[in-house]
Amino acid sequence: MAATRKKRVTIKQVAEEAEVSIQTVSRVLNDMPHVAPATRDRVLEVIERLQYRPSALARSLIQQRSHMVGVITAGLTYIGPSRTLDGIATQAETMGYSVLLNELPTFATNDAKAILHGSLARQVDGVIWAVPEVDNNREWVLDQLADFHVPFVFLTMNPQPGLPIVSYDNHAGARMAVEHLLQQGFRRIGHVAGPLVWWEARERFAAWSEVMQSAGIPVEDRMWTEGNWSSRSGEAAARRLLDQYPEMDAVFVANDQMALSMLSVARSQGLHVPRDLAVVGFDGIAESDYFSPPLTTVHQDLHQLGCRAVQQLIAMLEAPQESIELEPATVWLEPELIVRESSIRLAG
Amino acid sequence: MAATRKKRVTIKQVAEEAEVSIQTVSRVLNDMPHVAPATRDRVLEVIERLQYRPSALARSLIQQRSHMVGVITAGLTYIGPSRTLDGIATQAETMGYSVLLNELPTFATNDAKAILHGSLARQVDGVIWAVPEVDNNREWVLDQLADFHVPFVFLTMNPQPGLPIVSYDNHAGARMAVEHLLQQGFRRIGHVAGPLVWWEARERFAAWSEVMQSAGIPVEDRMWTEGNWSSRSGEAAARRLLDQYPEMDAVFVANDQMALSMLSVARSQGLHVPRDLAVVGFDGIAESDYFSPPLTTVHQDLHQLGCRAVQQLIAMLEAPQESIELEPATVWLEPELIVRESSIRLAG
DNA sequence: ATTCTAGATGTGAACGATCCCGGTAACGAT
DNA sequence: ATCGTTACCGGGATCGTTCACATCTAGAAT
Repeated sequence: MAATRKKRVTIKQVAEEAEVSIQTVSRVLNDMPHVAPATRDRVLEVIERLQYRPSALARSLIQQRSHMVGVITAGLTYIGPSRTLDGIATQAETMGYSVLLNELPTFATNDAKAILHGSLARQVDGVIWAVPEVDNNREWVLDQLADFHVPFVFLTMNPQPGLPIVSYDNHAGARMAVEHLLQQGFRRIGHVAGPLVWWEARERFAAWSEVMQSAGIPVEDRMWTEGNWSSRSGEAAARRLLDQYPEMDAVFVANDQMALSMLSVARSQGLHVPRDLAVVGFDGIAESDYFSPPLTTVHQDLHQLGCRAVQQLIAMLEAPQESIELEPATVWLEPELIVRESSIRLAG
Repeated sequence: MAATRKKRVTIKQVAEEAEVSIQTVSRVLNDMPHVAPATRDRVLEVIERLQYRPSALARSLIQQRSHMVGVITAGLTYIGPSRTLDGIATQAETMGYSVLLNELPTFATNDAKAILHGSLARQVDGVIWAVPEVDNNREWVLDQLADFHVPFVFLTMNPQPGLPIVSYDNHAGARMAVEHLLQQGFRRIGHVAGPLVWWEARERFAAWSEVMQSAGIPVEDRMWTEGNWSSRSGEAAARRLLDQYPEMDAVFVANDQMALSMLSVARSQGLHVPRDLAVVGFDGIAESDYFSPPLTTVHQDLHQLGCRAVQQLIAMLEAPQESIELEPATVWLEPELIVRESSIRLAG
């Protein structure tokens, strides 16, 4: 049987049934003092009997506080954004907030005005901007930030004084990866970058380049190429790179999906990983431990990232009005290098 | 600079500024007739100047219609649920609805009463129950369904007359997989099942078993084992199965993550895929084309699943009151077999 | 000149709750 | 007997919007 649309039970009905005023019912609901125990019990009994649930909508309207956070995300088909969202949803739940979800059609959408205003119209108490920084998709938000009268937290972007940002240190992560390869004795280290319109891709690329140069190894264009994060693009990138840089003995790939393709292409060309070619990925997806061979990768706990974003936002929400201007904290998380078989230099 | 918390511009301020009544502003907002062109222009000008945005909250309260759908999901760290959510969010967006997201702490949560009521308190117009059927996690919802006064749509569960369900036909998908292996000439086909408390795992298992039997091959216990969907569990399952059923020449694995481990374990034991062991997975994750060898799999478009769920729900919402009882449609999607190298019988 | 009509606009109630304030009863202190 | 205090309870305004209905004006019809 399809759900029937009965009318909602209101506080008024409860009041009438319990023969008290609306105000008294409200006091019972909110555990306020000045209600006689007998009255309280009677009201509670009626609430239970009528299966009354207060309307969060009406409450939000009068209190000017919705206990909802707006989350703007993009690309939930990818594992990264959804792991982040998982963290956000979980943490919001435990802190007593609901999540109003909005997904941008593409990562690089540079005018999400309508979507954002839709969220704000619903009176969200704050917004988490969980869209990775791509192209100039962040500029217009920052431009208009002053017009929005709720706190914002940004995820995964370049630190910027005065903005509350929660992000992994991609540069440090990539540095760890490349230094690990150097330490293993590899010198001819190539790089498969992510799309360089992404901030994260640029950070990883820059770190590779800088570490190489400071190790005294000049970087040439043929030593790297660009993919778009997907395994498909990774395949093409792998072929290209192996072709243009044949003496390469190790490669730092900007994410695990493309690293998977690197493994597969290397094998198909008769190269043994890690003997002939060491491979390091980035992200630490769950499957990477089961690639052949198991993939060394730079792990970032995106669930944690989401949690921290929510904590940060709610801290801002619940801070007293004056202290809100006090330097918004930037949370900078450190990724972790997970060394597996794919990058171990074999003896001899 | 952190966002300042200015007061919201209300319709009243617009009315005063434009020297008309609140009602007239409302008429302009909703494109209703009986407003003189000159007045309309004046009001629009003020709206623009004051950057006024109507409060969806107040609107929802009076109209008893929030244009929000509640989505209950679980396990967003997994790619399946998040692909589904991606479809839901996208489709809801294009149909003019917002998504209120709630994630259950675990798949098998069998009392999400608080979470569900939290969603209902916010006056969602309908609910999409996007939690896979595990254990008896659905019973209590169905029990209390009559008490909820909004339409529901269920995802991924056993068809049940009278309930609006949108689901892939897991049984048919698994049948295609096993029949494909038989067709290739394999007869000693093993199975790595998902956790059998999951409906989807049971369907896939049942189909394997039935197809085998109707091909005249008796099914023994040693011919299958159970994993928990993860690559990690898949590794153990693969070892177990290869051990207890050594003459196995093909295996149908209940998802791609575990199939990945099967490939990796087979290789480590010196087995060549597909010559010594053919492997078929399930789900069609993007990476499966880049496993070594590329994995034959049963693809289900979970994005599409989410889209259909939203369409179904909104159709129910916007249907005239009488026709709502008219047999809720069950949408039954067919998965697709994608044949790749891992299951091709080699000549000789 | 009067009535009718239709378009343009305004008024008050409603949605479901909370908040501010004021009123009553009971009690001890003076 | 009067006063002041405190616990208990209710009335009315309010949040921002829409809805049903009333009012007013101008021009056409009688």
